Amino acid sequence: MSGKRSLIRSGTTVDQMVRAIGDRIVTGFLRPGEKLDEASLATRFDVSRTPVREALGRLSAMGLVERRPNRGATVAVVTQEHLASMFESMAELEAICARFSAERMTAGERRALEIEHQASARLVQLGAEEDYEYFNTEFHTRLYRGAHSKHIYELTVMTRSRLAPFRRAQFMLPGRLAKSWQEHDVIVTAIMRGDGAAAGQAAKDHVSIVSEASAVFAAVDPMKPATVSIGVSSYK
Amino acid sequence: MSGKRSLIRSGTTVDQMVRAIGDRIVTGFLRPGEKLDEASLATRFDVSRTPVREALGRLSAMGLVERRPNRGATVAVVTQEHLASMFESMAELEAICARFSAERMTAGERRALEIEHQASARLVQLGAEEDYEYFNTEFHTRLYRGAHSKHIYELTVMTRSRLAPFRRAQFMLPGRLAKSWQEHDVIVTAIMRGDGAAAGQAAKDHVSIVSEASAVFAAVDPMKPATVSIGVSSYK
DNA sequence: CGAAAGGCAATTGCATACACTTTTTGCCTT
DNA sequence: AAGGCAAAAAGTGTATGCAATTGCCTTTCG
Repeated sequence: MSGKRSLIRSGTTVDQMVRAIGDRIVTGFLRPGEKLDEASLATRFDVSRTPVREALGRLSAMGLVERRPNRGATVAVVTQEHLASMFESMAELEAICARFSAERMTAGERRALEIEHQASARLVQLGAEEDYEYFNTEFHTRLYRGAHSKHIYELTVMTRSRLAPFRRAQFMLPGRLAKSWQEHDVIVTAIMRGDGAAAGQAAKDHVSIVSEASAVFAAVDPMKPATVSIGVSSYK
Repeated sequence: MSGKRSLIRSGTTVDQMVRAIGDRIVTGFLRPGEKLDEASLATRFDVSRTPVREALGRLSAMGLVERRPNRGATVAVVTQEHLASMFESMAELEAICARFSAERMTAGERRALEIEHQASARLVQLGAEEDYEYFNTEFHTRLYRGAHSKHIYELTVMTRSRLAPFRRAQFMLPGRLAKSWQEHDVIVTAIMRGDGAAAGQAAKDHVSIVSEASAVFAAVDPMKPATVSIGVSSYK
């Protein structure tokens, strides 16, 4: 089995597998609770079982798959409680990042944040959800970086990636785009005037609002994936 | 190579390797920056390279080792900045846990916390540092659990484990034991009266104090491990 | 007819073999 | 003598084969 490696991007084989499998989980192509057979994945992607195993290990560390000794791997099933816990953590982490950003961002970082934020206003008017999504991610990443704390950055990004599978349902509530921008605006304003407490509170509220909104779409029994997966909008 | 597996505890082989290598890193037997040769480790522990590789992967995910593609693994080198960042994160996380504990702990949890805390007072009088260390860990773990948020618990425990290698230097400052107990007392008191803000602030201060004290023992060039490893006292 | 025990198929875990990348070393050229 | 290039050695990445554990199915006994 030494044929061409299909369709995937560069990097070591394991990296490709992590991306490939991870994408399929994040995009819901692989459903929570679904069994991940090593041999099947190996033939599916035209590699041997070894990189598949290593990829599953990494995905397990990321929290995307669950692994039990001698019992194989399954797509991680997230209970409603755990999901709420992750959103809650996300809110706290974002609050910390925003607070630190307000206190520590350099002049350049503040300027860049403001410029990007203002630029995204146009996208709201246009209703360009796709593009706004990109700016939204950028915006939050700027907050994480602005905290100037590598470890908090790692924790935050990790938590965000764990929440990624539940950000699929992009059928956003009407008017959410504009509301999101306004919430961002509160955060930016607080950061610009160096008000850490206000920035933190605003960021926490920003995430919490989405979290609550998402709670409406309740958890579905993940062992019956035929019906529908958990629907949670991203925190825009 | 099918001889007996030496000295290590139960669990799958990879688990044993993770513990074995991880312990050697945490205890300083393997120094930061030291190269971890797969073949050497394999023969050293009388297993094949496969479980060694998987163990290194897990340790990498834990942040204990660093891995670069095609260039092997080394014991993670933690810069002074990153160390400070981790302590800072730890303070924030502990603050969150304490705040949530104050708001969410059940009556039973509060009682258990108080009882344990009062019991440890005796250890302070005796100057039993070893035993106090154990209670100290227990105490903090209670706070993490009391937050009733699985994800925050995970983040906190993870961060604590990452800081573990730097908690070795147990030459605690004189009087630190009593001071630590008093700081714990402030936290407990706040929690008992359900004052989340006060509990969070007290917990943050508690960690910060140790963090600042530890900053005195500055980082030593980790590439010259002959001298001395980074000395940081644990947050008692 | 139901339940428990034993065997069989399937799948994971570990070992070994092979391929490719990186690094070192030694020779040749300048 | 110094620098660079090339070849070999060392080490990581991947593939494959074998052993062991698990879960299911069958069979047998109560």
